[in-house]
Amino acid sequence: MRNAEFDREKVLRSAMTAFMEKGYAKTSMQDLKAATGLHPGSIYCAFDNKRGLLLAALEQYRLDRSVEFEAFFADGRPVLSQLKSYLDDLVQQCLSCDSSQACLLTKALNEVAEQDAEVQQIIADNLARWQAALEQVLVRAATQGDLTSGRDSAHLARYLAMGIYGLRTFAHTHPGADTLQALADQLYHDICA
Amino acid sequence: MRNAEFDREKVLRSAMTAFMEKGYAKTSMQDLKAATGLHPGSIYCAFDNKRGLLLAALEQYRLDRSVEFEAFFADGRPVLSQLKSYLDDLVQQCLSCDSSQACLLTKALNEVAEQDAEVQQIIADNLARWQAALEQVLVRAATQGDLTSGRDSAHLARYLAMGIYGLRTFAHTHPGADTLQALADQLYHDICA
DNA sequence: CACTATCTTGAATGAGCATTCAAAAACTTT
DNA sequence: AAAGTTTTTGAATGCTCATTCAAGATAGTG
Repeated sequence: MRNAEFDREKVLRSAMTAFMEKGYAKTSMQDLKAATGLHPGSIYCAFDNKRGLLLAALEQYRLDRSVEFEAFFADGRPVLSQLKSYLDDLVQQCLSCDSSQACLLTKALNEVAEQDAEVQQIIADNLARWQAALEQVLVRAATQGDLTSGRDSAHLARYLAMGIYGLRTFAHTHPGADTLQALADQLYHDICA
Repeated sequence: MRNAEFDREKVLRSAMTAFMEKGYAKTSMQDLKAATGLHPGSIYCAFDNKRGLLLAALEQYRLDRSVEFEAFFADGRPVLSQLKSYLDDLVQQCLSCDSSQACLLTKALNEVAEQDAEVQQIIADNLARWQAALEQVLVRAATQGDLTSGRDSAHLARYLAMGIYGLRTFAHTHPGADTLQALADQLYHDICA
């Protein structure tokens, strides 16, 4: 009897970072060993293989982002202020130029999903959950009277998600802070007006 | 004295397709040999190495897309009708579920740009050219009186580009045709209104 | 028709990869 | 503290990869 020594969450967050920085295909087991501190054998024991580690990392990413999301929308402020803060924070993330600040879901969606139906399904499900959470936020805004009512919240949530995808991609071309902020502001405006 | 036998454009389009289907890292020289019909030695002779082939493919992609773009906006119709057609065609491309219909620029931007500053610069330049072309279209619409004047065309062009990036990413989660069309329609509306 | 310069061919090369495994280490229970 | 069980370790394995190169093929030239 002996328990595993490593901290699963820490290992998965390190793996997440490694995958985001180099992409899945280019991240070698050596890279993962360096990032996580786990020797190959341990990784295989705990996660089956490299793909298993990706799946586990995707799940951890979903959990982490879910917690982060709740933190943004759980305080008592008006919903639209919360949404504004959420978008402003996104802009700051994009500006950090830190490749580990990218979105693992969209990154993996671009790189591996087309080749791996199961990964694609998992990512699509995770993004759908996120969109559903955005929709709840917009529904709450509508009931609070902050949103022009009568508009389809599900559609608006999808449009918001689309805008955020686009903003992240746009940020990869290294625009100025004001440019990026202006795009986020207009997105906010188009959702609310 | 002997001329090269292969058709450079055909070879580059085949390489483009291969890179878009499997991603750059996962496309092996064997894949490229199968896709282009060129033996490894010929590829190295003509393009130096795999990365050189990617650079050449990116340039060919830019040319092809530029021609396509001009075709959409060169007929005599009102500019906004042309823009609508452009977006509708984009939706159809996204719906085809054909991974070779993706955008090589954004795909490569996601996968290799973070690792390769030169590739990143080339892609950023190409995307900037495209945005400039979109801006010209919007300027033309404004002078024709079809657009609410007084808005910053450069900003609108960036917003349009952002929306298109987002639409392409969104499409990877395989939404229904109506969902995607509704998003494109709203993007069009938010640009024009 | 032969010469020559260039292209094409595809097997060889060495590096790097994901994965395995048997030995060593370490924690828990007795 | 000793036994037993599981984890950790890191070298070994076999494979695939990008790249090279020398031999053979081919087209233009005189």
